[in-house]
Amino acid sequence: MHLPVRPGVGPARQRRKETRPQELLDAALRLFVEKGFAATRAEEVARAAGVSKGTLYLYYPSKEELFKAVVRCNLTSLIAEGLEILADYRGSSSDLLVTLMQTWWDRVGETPAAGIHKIVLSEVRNFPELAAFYTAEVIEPANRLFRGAVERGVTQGEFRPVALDAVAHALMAPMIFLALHRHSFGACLPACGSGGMPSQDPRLLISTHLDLVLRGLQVREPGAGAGT
Amino acid sequence: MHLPVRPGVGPARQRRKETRPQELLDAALRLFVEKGFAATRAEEVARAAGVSKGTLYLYYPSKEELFKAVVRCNLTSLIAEGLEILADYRGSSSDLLVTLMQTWWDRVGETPAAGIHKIVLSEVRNFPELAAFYTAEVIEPANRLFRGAVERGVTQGEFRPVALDAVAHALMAPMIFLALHRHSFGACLPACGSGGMPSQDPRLLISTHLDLVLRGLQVREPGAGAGT
Amino acid sequence: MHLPVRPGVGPARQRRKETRPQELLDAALRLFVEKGFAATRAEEVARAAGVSKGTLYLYYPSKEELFKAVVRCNLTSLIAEGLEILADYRGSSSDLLVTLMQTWWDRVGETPAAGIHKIVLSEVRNFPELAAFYTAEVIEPANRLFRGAVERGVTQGEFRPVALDAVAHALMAPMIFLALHRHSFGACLPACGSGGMPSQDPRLLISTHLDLVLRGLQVREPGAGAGT
Amino acid sequence: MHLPVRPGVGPARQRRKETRPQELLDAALRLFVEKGFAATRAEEVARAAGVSKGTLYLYYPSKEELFKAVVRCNLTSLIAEGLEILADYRGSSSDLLVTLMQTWWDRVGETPAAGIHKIVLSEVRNFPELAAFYTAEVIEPANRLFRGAVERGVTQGEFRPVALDAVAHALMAPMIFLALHRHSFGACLPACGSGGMPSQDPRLLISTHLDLVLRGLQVREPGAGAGT
DNA sequence: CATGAATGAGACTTCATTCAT
DNA sequence: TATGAATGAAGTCTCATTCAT
Repeated sequence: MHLPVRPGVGPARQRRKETRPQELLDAALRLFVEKGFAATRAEEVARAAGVSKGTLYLYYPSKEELFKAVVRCNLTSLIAEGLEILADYRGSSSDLLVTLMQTWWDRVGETPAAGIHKIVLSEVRNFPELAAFYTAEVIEPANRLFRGAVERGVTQGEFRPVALDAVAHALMAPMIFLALHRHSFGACLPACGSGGMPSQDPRLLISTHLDLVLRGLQVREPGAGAGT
Repeated sequence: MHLPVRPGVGPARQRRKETRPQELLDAALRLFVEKGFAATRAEEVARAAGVSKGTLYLYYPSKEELFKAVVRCNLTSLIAEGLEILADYRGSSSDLLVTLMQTWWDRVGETPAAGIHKIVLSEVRNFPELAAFYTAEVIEPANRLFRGAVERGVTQGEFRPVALDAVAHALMAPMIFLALHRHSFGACLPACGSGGMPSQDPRLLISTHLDLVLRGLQVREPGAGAGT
Repeated sequence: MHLPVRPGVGPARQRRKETRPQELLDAALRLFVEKGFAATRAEEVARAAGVSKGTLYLYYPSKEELFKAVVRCNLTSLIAEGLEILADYRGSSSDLLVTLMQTWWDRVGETPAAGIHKIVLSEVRNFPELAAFYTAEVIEPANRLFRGAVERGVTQGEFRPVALDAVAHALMAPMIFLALHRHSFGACLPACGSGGMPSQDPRLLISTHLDLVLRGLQVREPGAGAGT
Repeated sequence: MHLPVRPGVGPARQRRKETRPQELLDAALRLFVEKGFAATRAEEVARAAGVSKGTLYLYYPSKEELFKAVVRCNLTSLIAEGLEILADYRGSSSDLLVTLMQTWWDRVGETPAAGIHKIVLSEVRNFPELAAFYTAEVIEPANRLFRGAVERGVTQGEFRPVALDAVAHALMAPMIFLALHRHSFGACLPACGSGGMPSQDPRLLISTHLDLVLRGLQVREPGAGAGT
């Protein structure tokens, strides 16, 4: 629908069909986390990946598809990994939970991928199809994973019987919440690493959280109760 | 943000004039929470408040300023909630925490106020001046509140000695996280009220979470140990 | 989806909500005929009507809708007029055909509206819904009109019995064809007014055409035949 | 446009090289007729001809040049048609006209060649250099041909004295118009083969048209008059 | 004060054209 | 020669903001 007059010539032109998609995805993740989906311009992503606007559209047909690709690429593999850990684990369920949490933090919490949850949280209402996709691909599997680990502990008599979903939520929430804040407030007030608490060490936060919850899950000796 | 009501000025239309700013802020809050800052059009806000586009700009010089006013305005009520909750409590510290959590959920989590946390989280990086502001006025006080309650329990010998900040974080995170999700996924997938876990009751989630954490905080009888 | 930095101020701003649509339609008709639908930029139309790009979209939601409005505005009224002439006519059917043809030429052929057929002819295949729309709104009614006039002559014994559709086509085609060429070749080679024939008078063309066809339609006296 | 076939050069792939230009032109003609010049993408043409985008530009330096080559190339065949038809005819002038019309319809109207008339009509104003060219090479010769046939009839006393140009126009217009419509509406509304009139047989249209015009051209016996 | 027509910067997306391989 | 990845000018459309009424 347009009749260009004289297209540009352009300087260095490299061909890297193999690596381009990942480079674009990395740039997109970083910018989407930093500025949000809507406030990130397609051209910014392209420039950040070292290509021109047109090249971006060569690989992803729209900004929205690019976003979905970012989600898919960064989170799908992690789910499988976690489920493998769960299936193969031989130690105590307490140790399993520690391992799972630690792994999540190392592989997601400390990487830009942790910012994805912030973007999704911010944008789902404008992309209803994304809600179903992300729930099915990320939230539900993650939930199954943690629920499964807690259930294992209950079955083996290591943990009290508890509401599995609620415990899984209580386990994951502080960690995801921490990641959320590191990518919002944390990025503005450098001295403030956690959810508003200045200069906190995420490791301390996580280990304290785990210590707390694992104690709360322990089976008590008969006669030693602590009511709410 | 406070416009004293001059009594006896005129009829309905006149009275409207004095409530305009608040009506605009209410409409803006609702829409910003629902669609995000960028996806909300200035005209939509005006229409939702029952005025024309031009009128909006009579009260707020730009969409950005409107956004900041929304945050600032709802911030004061958020702070007020905190101060009210911080009543002089006399019971056990466990009961204090239960009360604080329950009150926060009823007064903030269930109300549109929780929505402003979502927008701030989504947009701070685009409005850095809000970060310090919001951290100092909302996040820190809330944190102090919960930290104080935990500290009270520790001091009185009711709780184990723990890392106060970390425990405060672990206490609040699942609840705020739940509130956050009710404004994102919760609005897309009706059957899914909690953080991705289908059909969960927030009350069950909160009580389970509290039960877990309070057990974890209890001082153990000698001889009953469960190491991490 | 965009965050403008500093919108322009703009010079003279006139408000003419009443006359704008027609001004835009006139400009659009002229440019579409001149350059074709695809090659005409929305902004060109706006500028030609003396308004900015945005104003065009205030009145017509898309370039395609603008085009359809052009068709509707310029041709719908003409159909009704023709049918009125047909219904009220009291003279001979030969005279009726002369009147209809003359009227069409004066009201369409000599005006920019004659160019519409050229645009539609060029663009229908890219706008399938336009085909149905234009056929139903313009082609079919026009056909009914001429077919009706011929049928009248046959019924009244003035014309021979003939294939009505085919005769209607033979009647209209040379005139529309002439209009087509005046807006294509005719606009490039000024000395060439008709379908490639230099310096022809459209009136002569039309009167010759009519003379020819009307003679061909006459009932012959018995015994005076002219075989093909 | 003529690439002599060097015999014994090589196998299939080699032979292809020599037919490339024609294959590209054929693909371009089809697509330009179908979608118009602007709406046809260079890559589409290349793919339709079985080559890559880059190869197209090896043969034609721009889309505009490709377009002009399409017109020029198909023009020569169009001219050839005319010359062939202009055979030395010996029968009556009525029969000559019937033969000319029938032949044109079979050799041009029914073939893709008619499509180039549609594109030229649609695009001349954007490519003015084609106007003189096409008029001189196609329109004028065709006009001369028909004018000559009519003149022959008049000279031989078979036809009334008439305005030759106008009659030639009236003769050709309905047929070309019909061909034009088959490439626009005809391709959208399958049931509608003619100029908007549903389900018409082109042969009936043409024979009715000829019958009408030939009767109109006949010399009348004295005493049998029918004024306009 | 209020309105809403008007503006134009700028967002997303397309595609003619180039050129390293 | 042939390819197709890469480019960037330009097109359509949106919407924050202005200002005459």
